[in-house]
Amino acid sequence: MFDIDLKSRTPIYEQLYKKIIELIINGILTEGSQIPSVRGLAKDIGVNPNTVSKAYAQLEREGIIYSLPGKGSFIGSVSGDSIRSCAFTDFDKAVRATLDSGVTPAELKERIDFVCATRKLKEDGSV
Amino acid sequence: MFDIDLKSRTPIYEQLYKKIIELIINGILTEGSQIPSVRGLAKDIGVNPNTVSKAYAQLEREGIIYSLPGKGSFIGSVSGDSIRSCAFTDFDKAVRATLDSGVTPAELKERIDFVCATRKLKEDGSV
DNA sequence: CACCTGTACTACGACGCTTAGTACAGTTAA
DNA sequence: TTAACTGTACTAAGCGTCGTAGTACAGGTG
Repeated sequence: MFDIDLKSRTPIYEQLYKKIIELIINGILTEGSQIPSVRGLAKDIGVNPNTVSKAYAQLEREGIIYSLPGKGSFIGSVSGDSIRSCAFTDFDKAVRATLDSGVTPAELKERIDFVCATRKLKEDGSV
Repeated sequence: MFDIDLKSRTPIYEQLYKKIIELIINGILTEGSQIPSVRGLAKDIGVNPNTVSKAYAQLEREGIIYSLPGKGSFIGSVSGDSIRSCAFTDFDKAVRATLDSGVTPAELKERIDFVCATRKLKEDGSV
């Protein structure tokens, strides 16, 4: 469920942060769902509890989860644009940067289809 | 011409790398154009020559520029998809990541319009 | 010859990510 | 109550990347 790439250049805590959001968007984690404990998840994926804690802290700061000392961490409000805007954060940045490079919005949309077409070749149907 | 943010979290050499590509796409730098010297540009933007050299080295590795020791560095072949694919590198990554989060391609295209609309409010008409 | 060009290399400091270890406070169930 | 869980906070250390500083070498130019 939490497939993290320990050797990636993107920080582990950031991967965890995005993974939780992904699981929420896909409806796997719903409002009120309890997520793994800091220590449990850390042991699971083989990282330090501090790293998991850092991801949870960021998620809580943005209202995506809430943590109760002694009880655990849970999914907060799923409605609204908070989740959505978090999912789009990196996308928005990339769009702005590419527009700065002189690429037109129409080209970006074409490119999305191109990326989709490229992806489908690699997928088996899982997820 | 080379407005670099020295305090950004994105490495300076990476900003320079993207800036050169941007200037090529916008037609400001054309095939055969000589670009600033390593030492000259470094002094210009107030960074170490090594940092500029690192950007140039990466650009040369990808065939975007060619460097002649003793003469200078020049824009290489502008045709083909090499420049284009470099400009789309980050965009493609972001698209894939966002698709992984469960967002649909249609939503991404909508989002592009949204980002464009948001940007226009901040622009004066230059570029 | 002097001065420019790119390239290569070492050494150092700054910063961020991660780990390790410890500690404290609240909850839960035996 | 006790034991085991929960989240949180803190310090210290290792490590890699980025950037700087300095030096050196080789080629081109006037």
